[in-house]
Amino acid sequence: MTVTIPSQVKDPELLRTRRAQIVQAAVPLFSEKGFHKTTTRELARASGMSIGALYEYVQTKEDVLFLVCQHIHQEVESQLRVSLSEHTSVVVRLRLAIEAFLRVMDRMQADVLLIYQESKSLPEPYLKEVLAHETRITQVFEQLLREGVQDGSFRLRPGEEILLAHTIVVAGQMWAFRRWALKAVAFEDFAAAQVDMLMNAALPVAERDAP
Amino acid sequence: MTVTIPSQVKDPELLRTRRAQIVQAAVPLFSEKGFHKTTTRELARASGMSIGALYEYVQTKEDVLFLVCQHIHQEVESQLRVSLSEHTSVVVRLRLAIEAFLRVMDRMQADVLLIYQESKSLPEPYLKEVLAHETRITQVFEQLLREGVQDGSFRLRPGEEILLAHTIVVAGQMWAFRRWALKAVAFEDFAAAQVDMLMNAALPVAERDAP
Amino acid sequence: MTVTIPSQVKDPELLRTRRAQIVQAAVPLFSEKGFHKTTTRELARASGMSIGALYEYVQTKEDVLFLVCQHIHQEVESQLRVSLSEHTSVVVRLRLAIEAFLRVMDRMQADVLLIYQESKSLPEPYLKEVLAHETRITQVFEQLLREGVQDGSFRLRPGEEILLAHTIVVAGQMWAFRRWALKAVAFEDFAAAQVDMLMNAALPVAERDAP
Amino acid sequence: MTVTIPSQVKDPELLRTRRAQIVQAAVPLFSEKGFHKTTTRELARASGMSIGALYEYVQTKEDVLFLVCQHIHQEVESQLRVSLSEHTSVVVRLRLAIEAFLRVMDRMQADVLLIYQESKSLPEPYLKEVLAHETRITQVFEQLLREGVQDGSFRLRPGEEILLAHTIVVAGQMWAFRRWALKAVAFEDFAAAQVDMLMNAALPVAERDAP
DNA sequence: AATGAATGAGCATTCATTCAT
DNA sequence: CATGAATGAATGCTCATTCAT
Repeated sequence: MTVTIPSQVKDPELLRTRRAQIVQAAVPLFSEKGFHKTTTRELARASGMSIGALYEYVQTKEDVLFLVCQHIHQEVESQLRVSLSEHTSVVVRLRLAIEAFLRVMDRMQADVLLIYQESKSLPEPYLKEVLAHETRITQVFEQLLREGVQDGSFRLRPGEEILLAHTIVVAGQMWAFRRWALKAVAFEDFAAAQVDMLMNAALPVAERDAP
Repeated sequence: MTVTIPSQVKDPELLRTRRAQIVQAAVPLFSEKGFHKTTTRELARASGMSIGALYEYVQTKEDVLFLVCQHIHQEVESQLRVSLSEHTSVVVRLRLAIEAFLRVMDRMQADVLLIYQESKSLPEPYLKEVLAHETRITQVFEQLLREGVQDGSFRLRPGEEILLAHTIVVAGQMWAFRRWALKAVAFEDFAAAQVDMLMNAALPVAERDAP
Repeated sequence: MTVTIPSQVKDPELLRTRRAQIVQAAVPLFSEKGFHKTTTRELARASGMSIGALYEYVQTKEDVLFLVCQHIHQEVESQLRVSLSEHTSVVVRLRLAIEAFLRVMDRMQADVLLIYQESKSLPEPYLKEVLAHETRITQVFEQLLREGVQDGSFRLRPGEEILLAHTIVVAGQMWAFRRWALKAVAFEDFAAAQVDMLMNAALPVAERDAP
Repeated sequence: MTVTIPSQVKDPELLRTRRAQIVQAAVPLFSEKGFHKTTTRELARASGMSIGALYEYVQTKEDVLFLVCQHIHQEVESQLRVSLSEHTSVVVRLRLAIEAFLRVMDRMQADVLLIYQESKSLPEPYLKEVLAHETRITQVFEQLLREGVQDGSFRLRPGEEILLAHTIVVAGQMWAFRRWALKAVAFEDFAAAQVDMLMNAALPVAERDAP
């Protein structure tokens, strides 16, 4: 929100496209080799520019990591928001949101993993911003839960909306960072089980579904 | 299966104590600065030995990381196993196991986080071993679920035991890696909510509890 | 003898004013940060032109340093020459010249220091020219001494005119490069002492003044 | 006095000899190419060690410059002090001190020049220390002047001791940094002229000597 | 076994200069 | 003439690992 990476380059259009190039090139590199083992030279080469050019659009290697995290979060958030339905029932809306989120996690496995494993290399202000974005995504669910509690659709202990919202997000991300253990599980089965569990955690006993 | 780190040193007792020293010193360093930003010199100094000595007990810096992960996992596993009850009801035994595991996660927050953030720096064979250990821990829950399904205490879709076991573990670890977001939540509230949600995911409808 | 810096630009008037801009901007930068730590980008920005434009009026960064040295020397020389009196007595004329020179040194402290500290970064031909200019300034005093020796006003060992002329110049410059040590000394006291010492070095014993 | 450069190396004897090696190698390099144009790799090679080794004895390139300046000043100071006579007359002692100092300046021309041209590249605390050392050298003359004033051998305006001491030092250093202009002058002539001028600046009229 | 000095490949970053527009 | 994006060689410095003692 507040953090902006300075650049020598004046043309904002060019700045946007070049940084997009850099992010495009950096994601697979960071994903495969990790942030520390990726060199700026590799970054430059993969971005199709010279090191000098790279450093016109970015001030440090950490800036690239930040751009990458920001980009991934924006993608996740926008894909999640686009799928938010207009259905009148919060219950339905939450279920659809969770399902949509799980599908986003499925599609963006590698990227989610990247954020989990590399964000600790971010300088403080960047990290703060990245966590703020993560919070923003969580708040989508928190908001739905809060609505449902207010109209009586959901029954939660006071203040539990935040905790459950985070549980939802983590339950989705788990598909990415437990990939090695869940290779035998079909996404549809994973999704069905998580949706059930999470919805039941919000619904009053009477409304719960069983498999 | 079990990877063993070679050493120049013959005396196995000495080997054990010195490596314990190294692990002891490495955990806080890796936790605070991360694996890559910790130097071998810092490692040696914090271990109370010279670099030369350090390299008598270890062959690479990655070895230290592996020792650390191994140590943490052993600690988690032993603490978890020690708390497994002899109660006749699987339902009770699972609930107690989950509660015990959550408490371990609470106690070992920093260490859990360390494994999450640094294990990708492990060389392939080490990583495999670490994941195997993680699996072993998960299997504690998988086993309980399987028992419960067999005696009719739990009702799960076929093959869902693995998935739910991982969900339990992740739900616990989340207390460590979502610390930044859950600072306002009391551990007891967190534990109560997770236990309810996870038990309800295993129990047949009739047996479920509501808050 | 006179080194000329080539330029792409045809209009000599424009060339002059733009180079003046550059010198104007460069003096404080070189003074504060030194030649090596001043970047061409800073030079361009401070000159109010683009790097591209800068390089139309100059061929290398060293060119700028040369222009700066040249400008400072011209300033020193012209201020010195302007103050040369028409008095009939060489003794009076030398004393006035020394006093004038010391005042110039006082006014141009920072610039004198700049030449002392940075001129060794000049490429050979430029350095030669700068030293030639320094010589030209020294010759003002050498000439006066020679006149005085010829008409018997001064008494010097054969060939000592050059040495004493340099001593005069250095005694003045010292006000600039010993600034850090002479902060407590008032300029008037400094000037009085130096003039006395230097004049007495030229005058025959009988004519000497004591404080 | 206060500034000490840290080192990884523990053996103080080794530290001393290796740093001496570095200084030995650095002086001609800095003298010829200047501080900025000398690379750490050149420094290492000329010192007969690897870059890694160099950086065990020094923390930055600036440290080397500081060591060099320190070494030169120590040399100047010790050579000056060693030549201070025990003669009963301050007048004689000052004259001998000036002569000795001029001879030191003659022997150490290149080194004196080095300090003049490169010390501005020193980080603040180092620069301060170097100037303090320069002051210490100046105080040798200041002290003699003060003694002479007290016993009536010298006659100076109040407070002029400091100024004249600096003038003496600069008059000597000038032999180094005006080398290019004084090539035709014999050292003995230079020395004779400066000693006369400087002594006469301190002596009361009656005692003055004429060439 | 222990020490710690030595090695040097490797890295992030800078900056004078060029050149297409 | 002016602009400013692009280039890439060069630089200071780090750090895992080795090895003579």
